[in-house]
Order: sequence, then structure tokens, then C-alpha cells
Amino acid sequence: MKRPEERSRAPKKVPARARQGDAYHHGDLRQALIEAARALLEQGGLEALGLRAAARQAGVSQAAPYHHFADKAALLAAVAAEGFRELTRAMVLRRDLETRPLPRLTATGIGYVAFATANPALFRLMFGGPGLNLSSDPALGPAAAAAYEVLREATLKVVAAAGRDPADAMLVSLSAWSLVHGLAKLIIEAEVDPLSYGTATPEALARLVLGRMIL
Amino acid sequence: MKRPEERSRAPKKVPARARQGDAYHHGDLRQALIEAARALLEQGGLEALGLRAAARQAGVSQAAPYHHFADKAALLAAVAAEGFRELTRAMVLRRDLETRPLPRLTATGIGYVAFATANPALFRLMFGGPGLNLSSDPALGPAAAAAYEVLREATLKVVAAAGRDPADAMLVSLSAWSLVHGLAKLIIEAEVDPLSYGTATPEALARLVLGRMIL
DNA sequence: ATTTAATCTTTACGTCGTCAAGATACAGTG
DNA sequence: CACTGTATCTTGACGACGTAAAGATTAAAT
Repeated sequence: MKRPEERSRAPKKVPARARQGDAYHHGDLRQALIEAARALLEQGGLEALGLRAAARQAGVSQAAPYHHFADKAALLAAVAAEGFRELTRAMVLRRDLETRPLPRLTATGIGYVAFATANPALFRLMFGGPGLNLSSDPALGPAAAAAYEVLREATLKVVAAAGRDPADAMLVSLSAWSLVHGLAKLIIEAEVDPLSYGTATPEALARLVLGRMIL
Repeated sequence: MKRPEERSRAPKKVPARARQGDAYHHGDLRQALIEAARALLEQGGLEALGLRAAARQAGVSQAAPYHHFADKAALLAAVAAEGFRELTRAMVLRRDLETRPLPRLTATGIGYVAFATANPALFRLMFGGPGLNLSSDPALGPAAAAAYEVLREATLKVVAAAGRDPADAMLVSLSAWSLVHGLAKLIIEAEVDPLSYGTATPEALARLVLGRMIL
């Protein structure tokens, strides 16, 4: 009984079928567990997400997940990594609606906040889930770095277009990241209400805050 | 057996002594539990903090805490509330070293980041501990609001001194809060290393980022 | 067709949050 | 001072969780 960390995970020689009558071998339990975890996350928040609950939701015994994930943290990391990829998509999607550097940066930031507020439990998991840090899982760090890279690149272009010292770009990126991350977290955790600021949606509030941002 | 939520908590008619030989009645178990929780938090992080563990640390049986806290979330809320009061002190302390409005605001923000990075587990608990939201406990929301008030007041003064529209103050406050909160969270969770920015301490990095802040 | 390896199940252990029932000590009344 | 109520603490138990070990079942390779 080989344990997941020692198994080759890349080629995986997929069984080419996932026939339904097969009660024993599931087909792709790994993905099913990730999806089950996502569903639990959206319905009951972080506390509702557990290994046994995910196994139940996937219609499988409680110990089955251990053939696909080393432990609970590994499942959470897989879900979080998927979250970071979705966050990246959310930012890129909005960024590409604009052409000039500054609006592109602003749109990227709005995408960040929009994703976070639309998926609060997932966002919470991504940053500081239980037993989870960005360097724990080998796939999690890169996924997070890719997301940040979108923000970093956008600020870099703005700094260049503004004729600023490129050496400042790193700090500007960090500031921008801090601003959008903090705003997202505050809306989620501290229950900052967009309505209190005369805006209907979190995106609109993000637009207001980011509009005040000066390099 | 009255339950804590129905008990009068204010006057409390303190037993006037906490003699040591008394193995049964503890003296002030409530405070002892809070302190035990704080110790667990600092040593083992959020996951190490549990009702049973706190009871063990306080040298008391597993069910004893239920005479002082309705459930686990109530204990966490008490610890978090204390955290918010300490955060407030940390900000006020640094703010009062300055006299001009803008440096006072900057110092307040640096205090925020310094406190968060010095007490990462506590800060995590304060914003989004398990089963904890700022409106769950009747004492938690006010403690958090008091902390924010320090930041809000500092930005208000700066906005006034700069001759800006006071109506903007709310948004400026939110932006400042977002910036320091995001920076603190990123240092804690995303492992942003101050050394990568040529600074030795989180405070120094905060000073750099906040130095870029323009109203 | 036989073997090997991967996947899934059952059973079990220790820990956790929580509850119910009982023991113990304090506080105020007569 | 004795009595009584009430707050506090203990023991014991229940169900849920993460995890491990050992066995059953199926797929893939020889």
C-alpha cells in the first residue's frame, strides 16, 4: 500500500473509463474529493470542511482519501491551489478589458477583491487555512506566486509608463497587493459593508478605494 | 447549574482571596483560562488552542470551562477582545510620540503592523478565528471598533489639516486600514519577507509602504 | 493466467467539543 | 452557629474528527 507522497502522480495512466457500475474503484476520486471539498466550503464554511465529510459527500469510506492525499492539509492545499488559479483568471479577465496601464492595474485589483468577496470561505482557506502555509505544499506556493505575478506585472507597467524609478516597482507592487488584500479581508472578516460607503457591490467599493491610489 | 450567558457577570462579588490550598474553587478560573489560551496560542498557534488544552494548562478538569464560557467560541472571543485592546494600546503608544497629523497617522499604522507581526497567532484569531465573527460576541465588536477608531481619528485629522473634503475621510480611513491590514496579513500569511525589501523588521517595511501613501 | 500493485473497506485508537449528574465549598439567612 | 441554596468543579459519557493497520477487491503487467 503505497502512500501518496511516494507515488508517481504525473503520468497516472488514467483508467480510460469511469464506468458507473464500478462501486469499488471510483474512477477519479482525487478530483471528486476536491470538488466535494469545494461544495462543503461554499455551504458550511471552513469549519464544515473535513476529510470524513468530503469522503461522505463523494460516497466513499472515511479512509479512502488517504490513497490520494497524505493528510487533511494536503486536501486543503489542493483546493487552495485551485483557488489561486481561479483568482488569477478573475484578475486577468478584468485586466484584459482595458488597454492603458493604469486602468489595467485598477481592473486587476478589482478582480482580486471581486473574487475574494465572491468566494469568502475559499479565500480564507487560501490565506491561512488550518495547518496550511504557502510553502507547505509544493504546488501551492507556485500557484500563489502566479497570481501575485499578475498584479506585479501590472504595477510594473504603470511604474514604467509614469517614468518612475523601476527600483520602486517592487514596493509599489507590495503596496498595491496590501491594499487589495486588506480591503478584501476587511469586507470578509470585519464585515465592512459596501453600503456604508454608498456603494452597492464590493467591486464598486474597490473601484472607489483604488481610485484614490496614487503611485 | 446556571449557564454563563444567564449569569450576572459584572459585580461578581470577588471571593477576596485566592488561597492556594483550595483545590476545588479556583479563585479566578475565567482569567486563568484566558491566560492559558494566550500561552497555547503563542506556543502552538491557532490549532493548538482548545478548550481541553486550556483547562489542562490551568490545572482543571475538561468540563470546568463551561462554567465561565458558553462554548469554545466564547473563550476565543474573550482572548480576541483582549487582543484588540492590546492592538489599540500598540497604536496609541506610537502615535503619541509624534505631534504633526501625518506622522501621527503613519505611526499609528506602523503600530498596527508591528502588533500583528509580533503576535501572528493572536492576530489571526482576532480576524477570522474558527466560529468567530466580530458580531458574534457582544464584547468583541466594540473592542474591534475601538481599535479602528484610533486609525479613523488619525486619518480624520490628516484630511482636515490637508484641507480636503471631510466627506472623503471615511474612504481615506478605509484605505489606510486596508493598507496596514493587508500588509500585516501578507507578512504573516504569505510570508512576505521584510529582508526582500531591504528592511530588517516588519516595522521598517511598514514605514516604507506607508511612506508611499498619499491621501 | 498468475502475479503485483493500486484502490477501497472495516475496524480501531486517541483527541476534541459538549452534556448530564453528582460532589464540594462558599454565602447569606434563621 | 446550623441550614440551605447556589456557584463551582469533577467524573463519565456521547458523537465527530483525523489517522493508522489489516484485509478485500479490482486493474495492469507479465
